[in-house]
This record gives sequence, structure tokens and C-alpha cells, in this order.
Amino acid sequence: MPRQPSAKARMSDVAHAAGVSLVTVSRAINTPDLVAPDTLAAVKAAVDKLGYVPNLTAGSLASNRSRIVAAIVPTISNLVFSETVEALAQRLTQDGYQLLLGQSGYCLDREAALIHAFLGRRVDGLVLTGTNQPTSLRTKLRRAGIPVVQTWDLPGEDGNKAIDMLVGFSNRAAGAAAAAHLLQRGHRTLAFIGADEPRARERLAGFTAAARREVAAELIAPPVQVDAAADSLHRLMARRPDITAVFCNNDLLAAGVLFACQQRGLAVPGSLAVMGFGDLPIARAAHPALSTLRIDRTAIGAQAGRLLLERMAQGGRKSSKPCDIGFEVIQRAST
Amino acid sequence: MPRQPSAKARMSDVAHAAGVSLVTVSRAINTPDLVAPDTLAAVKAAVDKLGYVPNLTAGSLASNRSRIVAAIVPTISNLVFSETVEALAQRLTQDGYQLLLGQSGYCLDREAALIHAFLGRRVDGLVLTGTNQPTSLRTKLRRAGIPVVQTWDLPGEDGNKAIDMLVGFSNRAAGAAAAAHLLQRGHRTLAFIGADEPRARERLAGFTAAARREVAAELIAPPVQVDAAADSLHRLMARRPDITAVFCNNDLLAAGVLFACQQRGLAVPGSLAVMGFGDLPIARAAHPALSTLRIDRTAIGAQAGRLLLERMAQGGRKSSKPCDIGFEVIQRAST
DNA sequence: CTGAAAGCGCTAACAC
DNA sequence: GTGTTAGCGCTTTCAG
Repeated sequence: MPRQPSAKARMSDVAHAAGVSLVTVSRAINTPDLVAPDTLAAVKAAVDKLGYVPNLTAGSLASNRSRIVAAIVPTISNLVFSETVEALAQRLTQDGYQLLLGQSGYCLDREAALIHAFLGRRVDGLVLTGTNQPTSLRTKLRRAGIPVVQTWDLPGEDGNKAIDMLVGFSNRAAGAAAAAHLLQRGHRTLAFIGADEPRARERLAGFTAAARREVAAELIAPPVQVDAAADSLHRLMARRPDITAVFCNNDLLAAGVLFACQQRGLAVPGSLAVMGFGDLPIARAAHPALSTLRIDRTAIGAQAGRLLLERMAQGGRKSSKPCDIGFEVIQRAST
Repeated sequence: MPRQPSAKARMSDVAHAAGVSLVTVSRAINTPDLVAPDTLAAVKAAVDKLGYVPNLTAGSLASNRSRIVAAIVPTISNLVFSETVEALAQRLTQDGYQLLLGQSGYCLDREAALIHAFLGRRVDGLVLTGTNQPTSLRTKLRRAGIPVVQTWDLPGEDGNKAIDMLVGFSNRAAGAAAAAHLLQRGHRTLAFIGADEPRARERLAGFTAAARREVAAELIAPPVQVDAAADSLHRLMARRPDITAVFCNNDLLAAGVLFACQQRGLAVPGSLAVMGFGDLPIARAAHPALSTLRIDRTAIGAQAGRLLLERMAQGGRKSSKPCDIGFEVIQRAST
């Protein structure tokens, strides 16, 4: 009885059907240029006829390259990261790589566990968020000998050096720029609302340093949802009624603060200036439109992908000084 | 010279170091219960000493199980999907499975290409968004013999049956429920703003049917960003100034409409009622708080994971009538 | 409870 | 251009 297409065909079956050897099938699939046109056609016909789908797992084992890249972000339910991942995935897909995704939930232990699992999968590259990985992990990654890109930060801010490659910006400088903007707009009593996580704390540090005055801060345990905005604002105003400007560590949070101001009858920016972070689409859509710090999230992902692909292609030397993609103060109506 | 931990250890190295056979190491790692405590300890010591990380690729090939599940969503830059993926990932991770993520960008060809690649990777299960896969793909998936869960829809609405398992809700009924709510609040001239994609169109169909009057609709080509809200509202009001209620196919879009109303000086719900979809955190945070259709996005992901794990565990029979997780009309201040 | 043998389905050298 | 020979690093029988 003839082999059903439903029974999974192997490469040797295709070879048999096409009247060639197994290697030729492999070559027809992976390096068609090295195969004669007629042979190629015969193989293709056999592939279609049998519904053959090459087993990439076997290929990975034999070739010692998985064509998988793993990425770890705190959560994809934050536009700021999902857009970075999206850009990364797009860049990788272009070159035939697949993306294995992990979410750490801002927890270093979960990050370590994910990395262990990914190394077991022999991923060809790894993208991490932040630079606060513990030493043991850094060592483990260096030994693994695969290219690693850390993102969303720059080295040194938390005393760490890059594990390998890096694409990000100075969170401290970003915070300072926000404060400078608000000072320049005439505000003197500043406040901060953000998640209680490393990069937000860096921004707060920069913000505070540049403010040159005590800053009232609300640090919310992640995951931060928009609906935390009203409460945070409330607590802030209770503590320091003289606040005239608040820097929200995320545009969505800032939008929540705008809604809360409306509810309390606080004029923005008249009674309270509101500044966001990220320049997400909602910053333009809000009313008043949000002043914010623009971060090119897409560039981070695309650049991380590019660096990885480069290194995976030429197995090559470590290049790469840290890539600073910077940020930009966007002034709109809310300040 | 002693083997450096940096040189990747293989299972046979561990076996050698522990003074046992290779199989025993395999068992110590995968089924520790079947191994004597002393042996187990020896193996563990050797693993630590050598920094051994099991090669899951080799394991997958030998065992014919990858312990990878793939999921395809239109985009993760939409909270509605990212939260579903997050819940799915969490459920899978619990059981030692990893998630391979694909984004189709609402494009059927890209979805097909991703599925092909995932089948090549011999994923143990697959989660899809929607039920509008073409017949050729459905056939291919049935032949692959892996469990498949379609999500965010129910069969029959677009004339399709489930490929295998299903967890979602009736988009048509959801649209109808939105219209019913608005009618009940006294509105007669209804409008719709949403993305131009299959599930939104289903909701619009249900909405229109229940409205029993012509509905002014703005269908925006995806990806829809919040900042499309103001323009859409503008066009809508220009076409039909008598509109008194608008159903936005996404809470973020609805929040954008709220901001736009504010800008135009339109009272909500006095001059225009606004209804959202999803019950994202912003629905509560908005002012006025958004009436919306609550979808349990997390339940969709968790349930999809559960169904998959069940079937992967017992290799078993197809169970599963379609799982309807339903929806709920949430009335708040905006209608 | 432990071990020896036999592959999983493919790619990487080499030959011709 | 094409084929032959060896594995990749594990898990799975099957013995003991």
C-alpha cells in the first residue's frame, strides 16, 4: 500500500521518490544553487508529493546550529517591550531564525531559569533586558559561547559591564533630561510615579539628581497597570500638595494620570504638568497631548537582531562597543 | 589537561565523572525517582562540577517530543493578545514546555509560513488566533497529528469548523450585546470604530444586526494605534452628525475617543456615549470610566495551555467540544 | 536499580 | 554535481 502523505515522510523517502541520494535532497533544500536544475525539480516534486517537512531538530543536532534566538523581557504586556520584541522577531524571521520568548516578570530567578532552559535548547543567540544579571549568570553565558545582547540600558550605571553586546540608552540621563525639561518649564516641586524596578530607579536617580531638590516618588510594585495611576496621584498630592509637575515612567501611566486630573478637576498643565516616558501612540492621542521622552523601541529590537545575525553569520570576533540609541525630549501640551 | 567547564560537557562526560553509565545520567535527569539516592547525588555533583547543560535538541530527536509549543497571534503589541500569550506561556512553563512565538500581522500567508516553520521544528502543540485558516492549512495541520487550539473565536461564524480544539467566544454575539446595551441606554443612532480584520468584522456584523438600523462604521487597516481614534471619530461625525453612541472595538481606541471628545468639547456620555471592548485596565482608569465588553483574555491563554498539555500528556483521543469562555457587558460611566 | 546496544533524521566532511 | 561514510547527543528498548 502506498505511503500516505499523512505518515510523516523522512528525507530518505523523498530521496527514494526522487531517485537521488539523501544528501542531494538535503542540498536541494538548503543550498539549491549547488544542485542541477533537473535534480532540483525532481526533488521538489517529491517533496510536494509526500508533503515532506524537513525535521529542523535533526538538522540542528547534526549541524550544531539551531537557528533559534531566545529573548527575555520582563513582560510583553507592556507596549515598550512588545514593540522591541516585535522588531526583533521581524528582523530574525527575515533571516530564517525563530524566536523563543521568555518573560521574567522582573524576577532574576525566573530569568536565570529561562536562560538555563534556553541554553539547553542550544539557541544560537540571546537577547536580555537590562544589565542587572548576577555574576554567576554572566559567567555561565560567557562560557556558553553564544552572542548575547543586553538591551534597554547602558553599562556602568549599576556597576556592571556588558556581558557581550549592548543596545540601549542611559536611563539615568533620561531621568535627568526629564527633570531638566520640567525645571525649564518653570516647575520647582517635582514628583515621580513609576514601577519599582531597576531601570525606573535609575531614571528616578537621574531625575532626583537633576531636580536638585527632594522629589516625591511613588514606586509601584510591578506589574504596573494604568489603573494604579489615580491612587498614586492621590497619595502624592496628599503627601506634597505643592507639587506642580509629575514625571510618569510610562506613557500609559501618564494617560491614567491625565484622566485622574480630569476627575479631580486639576488643569493640565495649569495646575499640574504631566510628563510621560516612551512616546507611545497614546502620548499623541491624549488630551492634552503628552510631553514625553521618546525612546526608539523598534530600533532597539532591530539593532539587537542585526548585531546577533552579524555575529552568528561570521562566528566572528567580538566587535561592538555598547550601542547607545539615545532618547529625545518631546514637548507637547501637557507641560 | 583537565576538561574546562567552558568546553561544553556531554552526557557521557558526566557519566564518566560520576562513575556511572550514560543511561543512568539520563535517568537521573529525567526520571530521578527511578535512580538510587547515592547515584543521584553522584550524578548531580558531576553535573555541577562540569557545568553540564543537557542538550534538549538531541533529546527531542531521540524521544520524538520537542517540549515546545508554538503560538501565533496577529501581534503582541495589542494588550488583548499579549495577555493571552502571557497566560499561555505561564501555564506551559509550569509543565516544562517552552513557547515559540509567531506574529502574523493579520496576514494569512505569514501565518502559513510560520506554521510551516513550526512544524519543521516538530512542535508538540500549536495555538492559533482565529478560525479563518484556509483549507490547505487545516489539512496540513490535521496530518501533522499534533494538538491544535484555535482561539478568540467560535466555529461556524465564518463557516469553518474547528481544526481540533477551540477556546473563544462568539464575536457576533459580543457585537450584538454591545448594540443591545446601547439601545437599552436609549441610543438609536450607533457607530462603530475598529480594525479591518475578521473578528472585528464579525462583531460589526452582530452589532449591525442587533442595532436594526444602519450603523456608521470606520474600519481602520491594522495595525490600529490609539492615535487613529481622533481621525476616525472626526470622519464619523462628519458623515453622521446625529450619532449618539460609538462602539470601539478596543478599549485603548475607546480611550483615544474619550480624549478626542474632550478636545472637541463633546460631553461623554451626554452628547456621545462611548463603549469599549476587552475591559483592559485603561477602561477603569479612564474618565469617565469606560463601559465595555469584558473578555477573559487570561482564561483563553490558560485554557488553551491546559487543553494542549492534557492532550500532549495522554497522547489521547480528541476530546473537546469547543470551549466558549463567553463575555460580559460591563456598564460604567461612559454610556 | 543499572547497563549495552540501537537508533532518532539530518549535515559534514570527504571522495568521485 | 552527486554519493558515501560518519557521526551530532541524546532516549529507547531490552537484558540483567
